Amino acid sequence: MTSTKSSGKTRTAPPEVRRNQLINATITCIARKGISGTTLSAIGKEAGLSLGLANFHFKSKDALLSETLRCLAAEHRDMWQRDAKRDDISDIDKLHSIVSAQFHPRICSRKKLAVWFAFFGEACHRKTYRSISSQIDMERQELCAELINSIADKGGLKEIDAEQIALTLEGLFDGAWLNMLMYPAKFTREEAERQVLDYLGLVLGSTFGADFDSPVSA
Amino acid sequence: MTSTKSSGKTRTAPPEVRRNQLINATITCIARKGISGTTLSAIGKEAGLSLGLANFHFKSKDALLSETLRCLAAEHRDMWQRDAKRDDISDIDKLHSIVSAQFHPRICSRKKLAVWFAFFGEACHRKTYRSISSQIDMERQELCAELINSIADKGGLKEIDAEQIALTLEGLFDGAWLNMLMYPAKFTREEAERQVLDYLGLVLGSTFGADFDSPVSA
DNA sequence: CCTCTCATTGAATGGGTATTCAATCAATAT
DNA sequence: ATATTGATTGAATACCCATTCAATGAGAGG
Repeated sequence: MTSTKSSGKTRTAPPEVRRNQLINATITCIARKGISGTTLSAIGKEAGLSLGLANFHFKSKDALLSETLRCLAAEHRDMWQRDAKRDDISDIDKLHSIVSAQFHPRICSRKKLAVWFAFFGEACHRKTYRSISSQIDMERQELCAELINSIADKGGLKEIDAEQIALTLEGLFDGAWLNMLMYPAKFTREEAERQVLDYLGLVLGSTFGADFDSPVSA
Repeated sequence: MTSTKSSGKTRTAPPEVRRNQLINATITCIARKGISGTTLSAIGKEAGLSLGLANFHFKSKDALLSETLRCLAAEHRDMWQRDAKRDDISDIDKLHSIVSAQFHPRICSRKKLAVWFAFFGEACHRKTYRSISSQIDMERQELCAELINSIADKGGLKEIDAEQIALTLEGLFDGAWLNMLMYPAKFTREEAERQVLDYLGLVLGSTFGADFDSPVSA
């Protein structure tokens, strides 16, 4: 997962291994050179494999790119889905889980952020990319709305539009990501996470308190 | 400015006219096909000019792209700068002006959003793009912080970290943009603007009230 | 061992595009 | 009119890259 070069012993390996190698190499290349600057031979070199393998294991460069995005999306989704499905933790904790997944080091490393935005940049004229990312976005947004609704109910808050808050949350997530990518010195993961938690504390009131260390605009 | 084709009478035109034509055509092409899919010959055709002109008026394709981004940035910046410099309007109105510039139809049409994010996608490995967009981002963010500070002061709010709020605001801006681009059905300009104003109303309290029609999470 | 299957390689192919530039054209100055 | 200057054109050039594929290699099953 971490290393992308095969220091392996065997010359041949099961397709799944090669596919992962190639996808990881693709992530590295896109982060380094952008999508337009990512060539199959660069991917091959990065993966320590030959030029033609990408077209063998994937049908085309396009398919490899889509698969790469799908992988990133799945990795992210899995992270909050695990908690969302449990019934032994509170809704507040589930919401916390979504937020912290968004800013988990594995998810929003500089490298992966670069790749996400490379895809976003192409998403508007590529239905495939758009549908991959919209799938997990919608899912998360709906879950957030439900959680917020239920948290507000328990807290006795009536005047709340959970849907609207969930939409704002989506905006905060993406905006924080972009800022972290563009201005890493000004925007760190920790600050971004606290920013979002502060916002939730603000709209959900004391119900959604400063559980850990999120001083409201200190 | 609107039309990109020259239905003009003269065959030759002053460089500035041609440069604008080419830049507009570039915006159209990028919005349609992304940066990687934008070729000089497509730009020429869109502008109604010949293939070689782009390289004559700009030094290279790269320079044309940078100039295009610079234009977009300047157009956006001018919109709030005008109000920011006046001393006959309140700080609250200046903040309003920044927000409404962000969501002005001329600034965040689908077409231009597509172009912005095309550039963001490349920004991480292109110092030129990054520095163009960071320049106006920083400027706006600092102005916002000042305004928020001063608004809070006048409103007697002490517990406020204007810097932090300005950063969150940046996040909301960018996040709203991305969502408007990706999910235009779910995120409209008006809703995004209200979202941001609601947030400001929330952190700045009644000081920054529902001036127009921004019901706090109705 | 011997096949047979499948993974792997990288040279060759074909299509595409930024860039160059010599030729052409229009306006302005002389 | 003519010359001069600068804009405009598009064919030619040179490069880059996705994709193909014939040849090769390694392992599995007999």
